Amino acid sequence: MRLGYACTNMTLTNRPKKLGGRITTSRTLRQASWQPTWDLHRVGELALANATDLLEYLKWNDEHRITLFRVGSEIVPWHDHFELTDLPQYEELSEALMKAGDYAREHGHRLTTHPGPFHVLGSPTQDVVERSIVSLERHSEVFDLMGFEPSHENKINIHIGGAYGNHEGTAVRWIEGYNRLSDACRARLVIENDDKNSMYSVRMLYDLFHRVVGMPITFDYHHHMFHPDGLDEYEALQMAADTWPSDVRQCTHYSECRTHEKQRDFEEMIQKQGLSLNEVQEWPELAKIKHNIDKIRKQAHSDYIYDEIRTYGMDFDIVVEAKAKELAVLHYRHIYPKSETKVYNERQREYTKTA
DNA sequence: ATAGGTCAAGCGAGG
DNA sequence: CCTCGCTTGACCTAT
Repeated sequence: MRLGYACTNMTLTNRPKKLGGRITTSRTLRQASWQPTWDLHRVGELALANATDLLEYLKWNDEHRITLFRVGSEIVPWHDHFELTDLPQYEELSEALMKAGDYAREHGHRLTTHPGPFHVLGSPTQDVVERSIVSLERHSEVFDLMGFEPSHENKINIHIGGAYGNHEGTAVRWIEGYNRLSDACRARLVIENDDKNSMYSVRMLYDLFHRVVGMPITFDYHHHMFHPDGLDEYEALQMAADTWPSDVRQCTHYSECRTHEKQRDFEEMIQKQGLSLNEVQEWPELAKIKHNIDKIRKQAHSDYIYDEIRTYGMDFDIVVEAKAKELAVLHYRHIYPKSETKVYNERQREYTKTA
């Protein structure tokens, strides 16, 4: 298996000033401080700084043997409100993105992206669909500027995101929107199972989308628990595996419940104080902490991951979605030193050879 | 310098 | 009707 993480590197983002300061690909601005003047120069500055730091991220990743990374959507902030070529720094931005892309190719890194839950191609609100299309095209253009050929290798991963009580009808509408995307964007688009019983399971994605237009499916372990739809984990993983083209590694998402993590931490904490769980009610402060933990949604991600990822002997890519980001990957390697297999090491050598 | 509140986009669950 | 949670910290204002 190959492990990656999403969007933010805690180590670099929080780097103290005396060690060189913050490195981040997520600089942005608040609407109120920008929109009244529509200062594209300011936006371009931020985008250029983000793109420049992306290369620093990739170097850090490479030093830590992490070759799978999700690029955050905000690398070009507000990108759906203008054309990339409108930015005064367009040339410099292109160069910085291409440098990052070149580095990724030379070192065998896979870069992906995951536009947010506001990209809803099946929405009944026409304006939502229009804005979704523009934004998806921007994501695709950024990968173009990095020099990537359109492929699911560099996937643009979205959810269907709303079923409106009618899975089939919404799927038809969604596909109409999908068909309006550019060839390049469609060649990158991948769909992921939702984290709600009322939305789309892996099986539904397969039947209503993959069968019809053939895009691959990202299997998300955590989301699958909320809508198994009659498939156990292995069956769903397999069904998703079938949707990936033979020359592109399957990509999956892995996360664990924040609730469980915090409950374990809490129990450990009170045990250290010599208390038992049923005594907690007698201490108002402890009871309040416990109450807040119980309120955490089951969909929320933990800081770290603790279980060994169940790959069933298969070899594929896994984006770890954990709040501690790259630290969660390093921690996972620490507790399961043999989890990343020989298969992956062989692939690493292939990458090195072709580079 | 830092703490705390706030922030673009859609949807559905839960209180 | 409000808050949370999701791809996310970063921005902004007040101290």
